[in-house]
Amino acid sequence: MAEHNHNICIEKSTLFAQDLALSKGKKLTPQRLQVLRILLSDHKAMGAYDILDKMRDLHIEGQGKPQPPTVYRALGFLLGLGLIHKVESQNSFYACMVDKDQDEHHLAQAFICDNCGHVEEKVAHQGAQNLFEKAAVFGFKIDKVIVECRGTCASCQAA
Amino acid sequence: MAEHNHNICIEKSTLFAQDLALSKGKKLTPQRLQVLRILLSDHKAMGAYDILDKMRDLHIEGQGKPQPPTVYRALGFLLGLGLIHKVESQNSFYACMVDKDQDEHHLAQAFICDNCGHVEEKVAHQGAQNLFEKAAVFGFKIDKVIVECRGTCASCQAA
DNA sequence: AAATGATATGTTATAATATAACAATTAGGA
DNA sequence: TCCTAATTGTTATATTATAACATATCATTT
Repeated sequence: MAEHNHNICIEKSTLFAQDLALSKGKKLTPQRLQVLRILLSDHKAMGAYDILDKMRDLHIEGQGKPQPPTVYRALGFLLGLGLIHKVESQNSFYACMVDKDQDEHHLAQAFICDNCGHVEEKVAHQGAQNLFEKAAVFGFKIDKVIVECRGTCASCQAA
Repeated sequence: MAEHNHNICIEKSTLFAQDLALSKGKKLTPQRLQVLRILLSDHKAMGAYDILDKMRDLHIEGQGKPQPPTVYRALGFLLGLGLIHKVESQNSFYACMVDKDQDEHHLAQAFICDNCGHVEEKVAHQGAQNLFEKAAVFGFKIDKVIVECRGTCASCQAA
């Protein structure tokens, strides 16, 4: 990820999220945006309660601290728009990082580093094709595909 | 699944499990076997607490009923031997159903019916190859791959 | 502006999934 | 037999997620 300007990445994703929400008649409210930006702040997968802790750190005095339903609602909203994904094998979440202008309904493949939590997201092309063909053989109708690779990223191997 | 004799399937899997455990110097104790057979009784994914309920139904009077660690220990043991797999996207477990004489360290692809819970397990061939090649491009070392297809099985579509 | 309805948020409680910690027991080898 | 390692029993608790209901916000119509 040498040529990755993360500030640009965050701003671009935020703008995209605003547009996408608007185009579906939904609102990217401050709380939802806050959760998105927490996830965007780093390309790492985070648990719901870690996100909740960050929201509590950032919260404004004089009002009650956010509770679990708050974060799960925001996560649900963002998942619904495809702005974030869940790592099913570790109950964590990360901001989607494929170029959504290109692949709106992509089949995500997540490569999760078990050492540092970094997630690299790629898009399935013929890998997905194989699965759909295989399913068709026994009449299975696929609604959703989950592909997760757990392992060690290049920089953690080097370290 | 027309030509599937399930009694033979269960006996064959049980014998295989005994041999596999022995060959690794482990013991397939009665409790572990019980959990395996509960999962083998049907090609469906079951939650840990559903399995626990079945163990409790079957338990012998005069001794305390099994507790969560009991079932999680047995599941851990069976997962370690590859005799069962976990459906990460729904926290459930199913008995491995590939021919293990052929593919001991297979990469499983699970097709889970969201209507009836039936799991069809297939083995990845070139699909997996693609993932490993893709990972190699950015220096990612894969330890474990999770592929889960959620959808509707043929018989639930017909019904 | 007031009334309405839909969406979003706050709050409390609890459900569902999983493991830590330690005690007791059992199974085999020295 | 004695010793050790593996297994099981038991209690408590951690972690992940949602139900249920009250309240608030916002846009639209009257």
